[in-house]
Amino acid sequence: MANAAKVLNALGDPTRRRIFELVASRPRSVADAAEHVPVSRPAVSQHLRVLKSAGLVRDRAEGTRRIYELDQDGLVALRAYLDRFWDRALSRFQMAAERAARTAEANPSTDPDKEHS
Amino acid sequence: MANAAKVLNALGDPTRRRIFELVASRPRSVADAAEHVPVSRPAVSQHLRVLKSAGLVRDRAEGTRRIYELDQDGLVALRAYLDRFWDRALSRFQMAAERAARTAEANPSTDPDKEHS
DNA sequence: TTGCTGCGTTAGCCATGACTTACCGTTAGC
DNA sequence: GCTAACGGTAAGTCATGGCTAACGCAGCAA
Repeated sequence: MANAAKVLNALGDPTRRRIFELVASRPRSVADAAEHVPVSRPAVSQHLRVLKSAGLVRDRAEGTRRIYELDQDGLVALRAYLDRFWDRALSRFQMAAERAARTAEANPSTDPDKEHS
Repeated sequence: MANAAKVLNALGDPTRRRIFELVASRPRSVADAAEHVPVSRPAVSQHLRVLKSAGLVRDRAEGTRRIYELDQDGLVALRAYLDRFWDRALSRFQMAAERAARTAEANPSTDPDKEHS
């Protein structure tokens, strides 16, 4: 059961995000992932536990080692959360564009593409 | 300039996520947002600063108060990051679905359609 | 100008959580 | 059976950062 809050919390940590990207690139064991990250093996194990509970990775036993691989559930949950704001963002963008168009019409020297915070 | 790392870090905090959702629902002043969150007004101001630097909100001065509103840049960056894993996730999902189909064929009592987040 | 109001900033406290070391259970190979 | 390898768990330390209190500053009204 992946929810967006867990996913965002899980990917909020840089080390954990790096581990997720490693596992996403191809299935890996804990030791394998630990080799590519500047933290200890238990730390990687703990991060993978968080990623798993967020629905971002799955694990399967393979002999004495556990292989972690990408799980799509977390990504689906995050995308669903994102879509909640998508329409609003687009409509605001459209309104802003219309405002900018009117402004440009009234004052052609102002280039709306040049505006930045 | 919004990058995915900043966005994920910004939305990783529950309070900050709540504030972002408030601002996304409609433009608000700092005090307005603070009324709907169990933290002080300065805390909200700091959170909004982080959200702004992540490209999730914009602010504009309106007399003595600042109005914060949704900014789509952060959402775009996050979606781009998400899409990096999307194809991989889909292909894995497809492989998993095929595995599940074979499993269901061997053991019909397991209904894959019943899985929900 | 003087007073009031709303925001931002700073300093400092404190809790969350990330990390390491040490230990234990499990599995494969001898 | 014994041993080695791998991974998860527990306990403890420490740093990151979220929060509050106090202060400073700008804009509006009288």
